Amino acid sequence: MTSTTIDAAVREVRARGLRASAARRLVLTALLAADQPVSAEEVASGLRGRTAPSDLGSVYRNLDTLERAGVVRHLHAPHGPSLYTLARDNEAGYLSCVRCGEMRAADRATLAGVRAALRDSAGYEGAFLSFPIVGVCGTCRP
Amino acid sequence: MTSTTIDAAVREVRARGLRASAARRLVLTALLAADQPVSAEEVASGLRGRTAPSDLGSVYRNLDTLERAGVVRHLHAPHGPSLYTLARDNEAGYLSCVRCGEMRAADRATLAGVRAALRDSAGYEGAFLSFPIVGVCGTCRP
DNA sequence: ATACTTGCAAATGATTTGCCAGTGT
DNA sequence: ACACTGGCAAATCATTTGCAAGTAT
Repeated sequence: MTSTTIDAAVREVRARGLRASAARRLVLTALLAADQPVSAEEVASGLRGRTAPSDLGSVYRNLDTLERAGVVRHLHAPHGPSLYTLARDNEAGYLSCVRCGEMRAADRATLAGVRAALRDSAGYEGAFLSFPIVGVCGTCRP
Repeated sequence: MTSTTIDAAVREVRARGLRASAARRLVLTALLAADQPVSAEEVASGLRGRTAPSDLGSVYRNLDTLERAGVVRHLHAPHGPSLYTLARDNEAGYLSCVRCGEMRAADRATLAGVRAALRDSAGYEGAFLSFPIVGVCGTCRP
């Protein structure tokens, strides 16, 4: 995973038995260009001119296909549409602030304590890559 | 908060300057009858015959009004529609299992460790009453 | 050649909103 | 009385799906 160029991503995709169609490359290009998780709508719109626009329905279909292939991940934002990113293996989960709307990735070390406490107190294994921990971030909290 | 009879709930509502209309009582009755958080659709349908059915649009409006008044709370389920409950002060958050779909309330003691770890590791104050912690529960995890 | 994909449009599910008639206090 | 509400239908937002035409391998 964690391709950093379109060529690498295309190789990834083909290695998974999928075709590297124009529309598919477009989605990958947009996800590579984005520095944060983005919505299907944003991908289809072309990230405000930074990438080429394309059909929204196809974008949804490709995001889904790429996710099944393990190349893409999607996360449920507290408000608004789902957000998509390339699957990167140094991320373990996301944190989202209800106040400012920020969505940021957290690595394994940062989340370890939370995971442990959750397991100990409730027997749950957090699914933070798909469902961010929602709360109020340090800067929003006075 | 935490009314346990329609009469008490009606008093609550009036104390907040709202009218105790028939449709409003209906919503409260349904929430009192439900032993778990329920969707607006379920409330409008009458909890499969246990309460009287009513207009879905009005249910949404009333749930919203009652939430602003502090009588009701709604939480974002990982999949499907939002779920509503009466605001009870012994609850501190919810846990939801992605596998079996169970949504259960957790009290302050259960969540204390998670809250602390989250604050320490990321500076976040969890908003678990509105956004449940999502993961895989003990029974679903082999 | 042929199975995989696309683009477009219509369908779906959840929720909101406009509007005018009805009702609680 | 009069502002607050209700019911109903149409609108909106996010996402899915059907289908005929196009294309990667």
